[in-house]
Amino acid sequence: MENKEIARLLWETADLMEIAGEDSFRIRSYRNGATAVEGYPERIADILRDPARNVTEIPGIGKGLAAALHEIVERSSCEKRDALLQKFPPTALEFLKIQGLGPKGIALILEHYRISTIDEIERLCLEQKLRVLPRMGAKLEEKVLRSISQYRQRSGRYLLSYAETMAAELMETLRQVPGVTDITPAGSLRRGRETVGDLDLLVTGPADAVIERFLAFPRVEEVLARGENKVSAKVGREGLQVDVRALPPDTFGAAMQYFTGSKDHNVAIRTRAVKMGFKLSEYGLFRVEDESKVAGATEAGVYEALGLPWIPPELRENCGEIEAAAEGRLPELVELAHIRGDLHMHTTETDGRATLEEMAQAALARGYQYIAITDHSKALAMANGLDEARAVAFAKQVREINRNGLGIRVFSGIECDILKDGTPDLANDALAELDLVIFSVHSHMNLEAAEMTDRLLRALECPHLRVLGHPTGRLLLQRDPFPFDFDRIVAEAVRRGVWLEINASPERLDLNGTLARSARAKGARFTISTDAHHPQHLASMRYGVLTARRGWLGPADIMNTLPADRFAVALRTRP
DNA sequence: GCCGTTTTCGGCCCGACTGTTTTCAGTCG
Repeated sequence: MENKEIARLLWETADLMEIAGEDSFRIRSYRNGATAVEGYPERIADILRDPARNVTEIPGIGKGLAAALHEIVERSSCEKRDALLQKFPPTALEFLKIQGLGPKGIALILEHYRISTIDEIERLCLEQKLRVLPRMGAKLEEKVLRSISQYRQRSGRYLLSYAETMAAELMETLRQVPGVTDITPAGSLRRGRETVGDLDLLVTGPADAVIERFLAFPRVEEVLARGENKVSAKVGREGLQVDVRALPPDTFGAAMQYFTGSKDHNVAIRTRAVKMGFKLSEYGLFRVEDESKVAGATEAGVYEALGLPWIPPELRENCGEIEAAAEGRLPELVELAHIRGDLHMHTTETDGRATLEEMAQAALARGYQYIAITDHSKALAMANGLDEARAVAFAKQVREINRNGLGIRVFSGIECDILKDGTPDLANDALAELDLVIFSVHSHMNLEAAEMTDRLLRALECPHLRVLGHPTGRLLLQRDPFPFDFDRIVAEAVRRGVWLEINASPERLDLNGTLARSARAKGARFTISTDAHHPQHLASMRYGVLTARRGWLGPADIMNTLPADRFAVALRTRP
């Protein structure tokens, strides 16, 4: 069992304990344990098996959790979790995802009504049966109804990072089948969309063996369809639908083109093919007059035969990419290799999991020339945010580190909260001491658009502000972006030389591609940063790069593609 | 349940908001 899965079971147990109203500190220990397990560099299962080792050597794991870990690895559950699942339906965990209902509310509802589905909670709201319970009223019923409808809208989609990890696992398995030569994900995953509905895997090789191997994959939960060349199944606990297609090599390119989409892009490409006297399908590009095959083995070949250069998948949304390709003005897109530094990360000084030195080492290992350490400010009390004195003292530590020559340049910074009225959480003289100041909204996200716009405009007035962090505040599949006048904020940011962040955290990807493209058209510049709270999170950079590519951004648009010395100059330069 | 110790108990993060109350519990971040 992998650490991630173990951590998930601990999280679940903690959630159930919360519904059961258990001691909050005990619950926190479970959560701390889960985080420790998730981020641990070795496999917990291996440590447990090794008589010379003891899992209590992991900070956050004591005797109690060590016993739970043994049970979890042996039988995928532990006593505590079993007991709680006797008390509550497993769907209770699902209820926690409805905003407005917390553990206490759920416990109360379960105490009074025998229900087990979200549909039933919806019915209780519609029948006005929540308001009879203590501390519940009409407003809450309304809120829960709204949350349920939002919840339904997003269910059935998965984070890009989740789908990508699953794809990697499956590809690894399928690659072992003798005779398999090519294998690639298609669909929205290949286009780098922020969320993915289902996963398409294309394989060249012996169909029977490929399908057999796929179905033998331990995480296949339910087979939906099985044909000669194609198989469809729900995979993993979350039920992600995976379609695996086995293809002959001479159609691989056409199939990649077809299954990568998007649908709109394909319709436009096919229309172009028809006008040129061709017919394009997943089997190849054919001349209409004699049905002879013109292309199909490679994707580039298909595009070329249509008079186009190969179009990067991230652009295939029929948003001008075909015209641009035809006119030879496809943009040069930013690549992961262009990124020279990461400008947003946290450390143990606030809510990060690793020290300044450890983050710097991890960044160095990724080949970066520089990073900025940007811990939270004091308004984020739950994260132990920095006040002015601590922020300045921490900046001093950063300067020390640079003197010691880690081999990577570390800029001192802050992720300073934008308060409700638009003033920064920290005073100007403290901000002036720091190399890089990010401003972010973390609270009061339900303001009206006009008020939010004023708030952001006010924040932009601060002369020390350099980067607007995760500008729309969205959390994918969880929270919509807060409303504001985007164009106005971009115009003001451009005027003041404030860069816009593309937050690469897979839960955020904020700005998204569409907004980034529109901001670029207005002259905006960007940073791509991971908002890492753990060294492993630095790897999320690729999701940020994908998002930037979907926004048609090139290396010149991204400030952290600059070499360290030029970046340092840019930091000090204002328009 | 973990941790650290002035070491076997006591502390562990907390402020703001909301809707429900009529003084505050629950939720969120």
